[in-house]
Amino acid sequence: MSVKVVSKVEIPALVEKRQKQILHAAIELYGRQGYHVTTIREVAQRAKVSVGLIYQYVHDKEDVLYLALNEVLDSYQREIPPALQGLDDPMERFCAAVRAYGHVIDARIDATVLVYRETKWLRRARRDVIKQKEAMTNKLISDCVEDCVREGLFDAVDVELLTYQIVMFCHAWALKAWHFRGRMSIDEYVDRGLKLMLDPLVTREGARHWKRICAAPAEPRSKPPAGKSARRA
Amino acid sequence: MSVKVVSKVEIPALVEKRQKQILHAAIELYGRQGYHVTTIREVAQRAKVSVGLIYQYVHDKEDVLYLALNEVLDSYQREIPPALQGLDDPMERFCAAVRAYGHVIDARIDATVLVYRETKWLRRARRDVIKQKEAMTNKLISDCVEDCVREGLFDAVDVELLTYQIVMFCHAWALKAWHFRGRMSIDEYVDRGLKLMLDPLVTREGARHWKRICAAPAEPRSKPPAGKSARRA
Amino acid sequence: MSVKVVSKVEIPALVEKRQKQILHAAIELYGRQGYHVTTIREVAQRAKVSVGLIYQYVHDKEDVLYLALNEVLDSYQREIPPALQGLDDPMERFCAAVRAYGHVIDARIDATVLVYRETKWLRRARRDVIKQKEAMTNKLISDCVEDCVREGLFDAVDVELLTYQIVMFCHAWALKAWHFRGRMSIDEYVDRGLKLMLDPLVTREGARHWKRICAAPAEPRSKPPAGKSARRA
Amino acid sequence: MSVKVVSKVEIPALVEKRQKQILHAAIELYGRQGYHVTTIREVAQRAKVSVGLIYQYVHDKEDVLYLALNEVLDSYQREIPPALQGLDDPMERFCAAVRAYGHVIDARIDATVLVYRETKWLRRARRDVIKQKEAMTNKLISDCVEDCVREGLFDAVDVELLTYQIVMFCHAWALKAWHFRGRMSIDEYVDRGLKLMLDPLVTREGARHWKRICAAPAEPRSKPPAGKSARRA
DNA sequence: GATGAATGAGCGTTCATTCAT
DNA sequence: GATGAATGAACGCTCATTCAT
Repeated sequence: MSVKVVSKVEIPALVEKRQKQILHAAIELYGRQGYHVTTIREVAQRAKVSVGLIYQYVHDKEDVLYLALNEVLDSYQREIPPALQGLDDPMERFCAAVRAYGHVIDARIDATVLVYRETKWLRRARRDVIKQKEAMTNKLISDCVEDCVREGLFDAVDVELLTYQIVMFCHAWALKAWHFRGRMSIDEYVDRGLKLMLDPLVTREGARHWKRICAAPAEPRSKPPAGKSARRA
Repeated sequence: MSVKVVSKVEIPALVEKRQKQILHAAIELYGRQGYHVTTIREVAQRAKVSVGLIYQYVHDKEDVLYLALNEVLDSYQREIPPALQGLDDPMERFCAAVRAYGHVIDARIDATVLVYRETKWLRRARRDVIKQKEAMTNKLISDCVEDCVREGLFDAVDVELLTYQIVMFCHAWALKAWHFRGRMSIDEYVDRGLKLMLDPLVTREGARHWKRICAAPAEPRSKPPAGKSARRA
Repeated sequence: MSVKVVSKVEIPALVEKRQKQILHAAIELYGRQGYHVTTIREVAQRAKVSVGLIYQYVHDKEDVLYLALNEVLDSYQREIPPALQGLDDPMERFCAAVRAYGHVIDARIDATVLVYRETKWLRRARRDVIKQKEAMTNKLISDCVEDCVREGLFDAVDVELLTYQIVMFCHAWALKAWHFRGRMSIDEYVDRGLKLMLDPLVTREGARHWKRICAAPAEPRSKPPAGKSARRA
Repeated sequence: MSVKVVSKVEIPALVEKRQKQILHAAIELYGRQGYHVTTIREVAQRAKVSVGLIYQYVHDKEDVLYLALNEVLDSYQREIPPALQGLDDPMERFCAAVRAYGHVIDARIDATVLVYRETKWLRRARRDVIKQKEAMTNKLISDCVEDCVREGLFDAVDVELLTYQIVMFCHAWALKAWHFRGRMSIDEYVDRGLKLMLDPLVTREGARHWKRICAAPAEPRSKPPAGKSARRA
C-alpha cells in the first residue's frame, strides 16, 4: 500500500527502534514548532541520529509526519482501554473512559493539537488512516454511551452527536489549553464537564420556553421527541 | 504597538482597500492549502496585484496571516449580533445566537479551520489579539447563557464550561466537517445539538448511578461541587 | 511543447540576454568539467548572476544543458553557410564547407565534445531536437556532396556514408584532439583529410576543379582514376 | 603506480573474480545510464554483492570506472586479432580487421559510447592508459594498412589519417547508432565503408586482391553475402 | 504608488564512503 | 572475507524579501 512507510533497512527490530526514535523527536518538535517549520536536520539532531539515517527509515518528510501522527492516535488506543478494566457499571465505565481520554490528552497536549494542525499535509490515503484511527478512539466512547443507553441509564439520546460532544470536550482541553490551563486541573475539568453533560441543566420554566421555540417545528428532520417531553413534564 | 500592521502607503482608504484585497486572497489560499505552503507570489496573483505591492501594505508574510485571521474573527463578530436583533426572549436569543454562529462557520468552514491551524505561527502579542477576539465571540454566546440563567430559564449552570461546550459544538461543524458534511445540514446539526445540550439526557435510573459515582453530588441538576474532593479521595 | 525552455520572466529581450549569459557560462563549465560535476552555483558564479536568477529563466538543470547544447549546434548552422557565400563552383563550395566546419569545431573543441558526451542526459524529445539540428549541419555537407555529384565532379558515390565520413572526420578533430593537437593545424588536417577522401573518388573533371582550388598539390602519389571511373561506370 | 587499482583483499584469484563481477555490472549500468547517474549501490546490486564488498576490491568510484573502461578496451584487443589468424593476404587481413572491429563494436555499442562519454572523469594518468590502449587497437588497423602499402596494394597514402578515418568509421557505428541502426546491418555498413574508402585509393594490384576478397565473399563470418556481391558487381 | 527582476539563505534529499559486526 | 547500517558533505531548488525603475 502507498500508505505504508517503507524503510531501506531490513531488520524489523531495528526499523521499529529507529522509527520510534525518529517519531518521538518529531512529535516533540512538530508539536512545539510545527511541521513545516521543523527541518529534518532538527529532527535528526533531537533523535540523535544523522540526517542520512532518517532517510534510511523513511522515504520523505511526509513519512515522518505520518509516523508521528500515527503514534499519537495509537497512544490513545493504547491507554484508554486499560482504564476501563475491571469496571462493570456502564455509567462508571463511561465516566472512566472520558476521564482516561482527558488524561491522555492532558499528558500530550501538544501532540493532540498537532493532530488537528498538521493532519492536512498528509496525502489523502494517509489522512484517511488517521481519521479512521480517530474514529476508533471515538468508538471507545460511543460504546460506553451505547451501553448506558442499553441499560436504561441514558435516554435514547443522539448517540452520534453526544459522542462527538464528549470527544470535542476532551479535545478542547488541548485546543483551548491557553484558556483552561491554570484555571483548573484536568480532573476538575472532566468532573465539571460530565456534570454539565449528564445533569439536566434546563429548569422547568426553561423547558417551557424551549418547547415553545421548538414547538411545532420540532419535527423538521429531528427525532421523535414524543416520550421524552412526557417524562420531563 | 508591535501588533499593528504598518503600511508604507499613507492614504488610509487605499491601505484599507489593498489590505482587504490581500487578505481575502490569503484567506482563500491559506484556507485551502495552508499558510506555509502558500507563497506570497500566489497571494499576489490571486489578489491581482504584484508581489511588490503586497510589501507596501504589509511588513512580512506573518502580517498577511495576521490580517487574514483577524478578518475571519471579525466576520463572526459582524454577523452574529444582527441575528439577535428584535429577539427578546432569552431562550430565543440563545438559540438564535447558536444558530447564527453555526451558519457563519458553515459559510466559511475552511476559514474556521484556518484559525485553528495557523494561529500558532503568529508572534505572541498577535496570538493574544486573536484569542481575545475569539473571547469576544464567546462572549456573544455566554451573554445569552447568562441571560437565560438570570431569567431562570437555565439552572445556575457552569456558564464558563457550557459556553465552551457550545462554542466547540459550533467549531466541530468545521473541524469535523469530513464527518458531518453530507450526513446532515447545518440546521439539523444545530437543532440536534441544542436538543442534546438543553434536554436532560439522563434517566431517573441513570441519575441514581451518577449520584453513586459522584458520591454526594446530590440532586439531579444542581451542583454543590462539595462532593468532588470526597469522590477523589 | 515540452521541448521549450520556459522562463518566469516575460520581457523577451531580457530572457534572451539572461539565457545567453547562463548558457555561455554553462558551455564553458560543462565543456571543461562535465555537466554532472558542474553545480548550478558554479554556473551562476561564472555567469555573474545569483542562483535564484537562473531559476527565473530556466526550470531546472536539464534546461541549462539543453540551452547549452542548442547553442553549440546553432553555432555550426550560423557559421558554416557564410563561408560558402559567393562561391559557385560545387567543388569549391564543398571544400569550403568542410574547412568551415573544421574551423568551427576547432574554435570550440570542448563544446563539440560536450555534445557527444552530454546529449544523453536530455529527455527524449530534446535529444531528438539536438539530433535534428545535427542532421541540419550534416545537410550542409551532404548538399555540397550532391552538387558535386550532380555536376559530375564526384563519382556517384555513397552520399549518405560519405557525408557521415566527412562529418566524423571533422568531429574527430575534437574527439581525438589529444592526438591531433600539436601534430598539425586544423588547416593541415582539413587539407590532408580532403586529399585522402577526395583525391581518389573525384572524376577527371573534378580533378581539374580540385587542382585549381588546391593550387599545386596535384598528384603526389595519387590515383590512376582512369580505370576506376571506367570500372565504376 | 597511482594507476593501479589496489584491493584490500590479498588472494589474487579472488580479486580477479570479484573485480570482474563488479566491472561487468558497471559496464552494463554505466553504459545504459551513465557513470555519474549510477550509484555504487546499483552496481553492487547488479553484481550481486554488498556495497562494502566493492570497497574491498576498489578504492573509490573512479576505480570502478577505470576497471570498466579498461575491460572495454581490452575486449577489442582480445577479439580483433583472432579474426586475422590464418589470413595471409594483406588486403584480406585489412578487411578482416575492419570487419572484426565493426563487429566488436556492434556487439557492445553502449560500451563503446561509454568510453567516449566517461573517460574524461578519470584522473590524468589513467586517462592516458585508456588512450594508450585505444592506440593499441588503432595499431591493429594501421599495421594492416602499412602492410597493404608495403605490398603495393595501397597507394602510399596518409597512413595516420587513414587509420583514424577507419577507426572513426567503426566508432561511428556506435556513436551514430541512432542513425545507422535499422538502416543497415553492421556487415553492410562495413562493406559500404570499405568500398567508399578503398575502392579509390587501392592500386591496380590492390584492386585485384580486393575483387577476389569481395568476389564470392563467402569468407569472414559475415551476414547474407547474397545481395552484397550483386551490389558490388 | 506599483512593478517584478534579482538575491541568497536555507531546505529536503542523495550517495560515496566507513566500520562494527 | 563479507555485510549493510550509519554518516554528513554537498547538491538542486524555492521563496520571502528588496529595490531600481
